[in-house]
Amino acid sequence: MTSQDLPSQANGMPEEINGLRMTRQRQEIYKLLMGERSHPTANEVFMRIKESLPNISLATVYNCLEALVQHHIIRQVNFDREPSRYCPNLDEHGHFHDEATGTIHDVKFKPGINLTDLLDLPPHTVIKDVEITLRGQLAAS
Amino acid sequence: MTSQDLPSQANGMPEEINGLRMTRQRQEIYKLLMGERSHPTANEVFMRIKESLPNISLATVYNCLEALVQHHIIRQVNFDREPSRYCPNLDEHGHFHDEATGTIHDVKFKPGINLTDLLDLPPHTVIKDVEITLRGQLAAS
DNA sequence: ATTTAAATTAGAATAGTTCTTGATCCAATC
DNA sequence: GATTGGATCAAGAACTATTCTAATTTAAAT
Repeated sequence: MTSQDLPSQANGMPEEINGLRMTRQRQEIYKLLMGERSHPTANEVFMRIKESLPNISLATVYNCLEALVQHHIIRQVNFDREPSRYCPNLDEHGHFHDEATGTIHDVKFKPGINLTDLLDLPPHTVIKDVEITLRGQLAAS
Repeated sequence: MTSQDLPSQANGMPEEINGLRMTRQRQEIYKLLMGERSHPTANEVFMRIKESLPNISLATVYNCLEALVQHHIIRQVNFDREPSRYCPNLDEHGHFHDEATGTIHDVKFKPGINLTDLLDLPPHTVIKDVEITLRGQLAAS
């Protein structure tokens, strides 16, 4: 028996997540995002994923990321007009972009805070998605 | 005396706002934004501004919008990867995108709410800008 | 094994925005 | 009033992130 003959999911990864078939490419991209939580762009994912999948194409990276986003397995994060970034943290949270270093930090709400309670929304509003982004600097202490 | 001879600022518009010289193009774009608060895109501004400035170019619309944003006269609003929109409301507020109609509504905080107090920010963080966007629908009452 | 649908690839196409270059305008000086 | 210099503007080319297209490959189901 060669590695070719192994059942495709002998690695412990489930066949599907949220109804999305976890192909090799989707698995590897998801694993990469879970591993290093640096909020990479599609292109950064593309460059890093080549180590495990040398023949992958950028289009596939985009396809996989979109599929993962649409099945609520990861989140897409946008800062102004910069390239989209991808985040495996599904808890409700915002993103702080440190302009000094370019790094992005997840920002949680303090316990018990529900954003939509604090907003003066029009009546009968059904909110499907919220995005909170902050820009600034981590000052020297 | 023809209209050509009028001092350029005979219309009551100040010469400068926040250190930005208010040229004819910048004035007209700013007035347009103040007039109809529909959060237009650069291209929408371009199409509408032609009524008052038939020879303006799209590049100038972009230049003017960028200048106004950088001098904190208007705000740039981004929804995911859609074209940027522009908003003359400088008060701290978020934006609700009604997916049913495509319209965008300003959303204020309830009185006394300060967002950054509610977030678990890293220490020594200086926030320069916050963006809150909500996607959803205005349900039929 | 064959069939069928889904996924992948490579490259072309697209869209919003930015850049480049030359012309124009405006304010300050001569 | 003419001149100069820097800012602004116009037109179109260029750029970049992303999406689309068409052909190939893969995997699942028969």
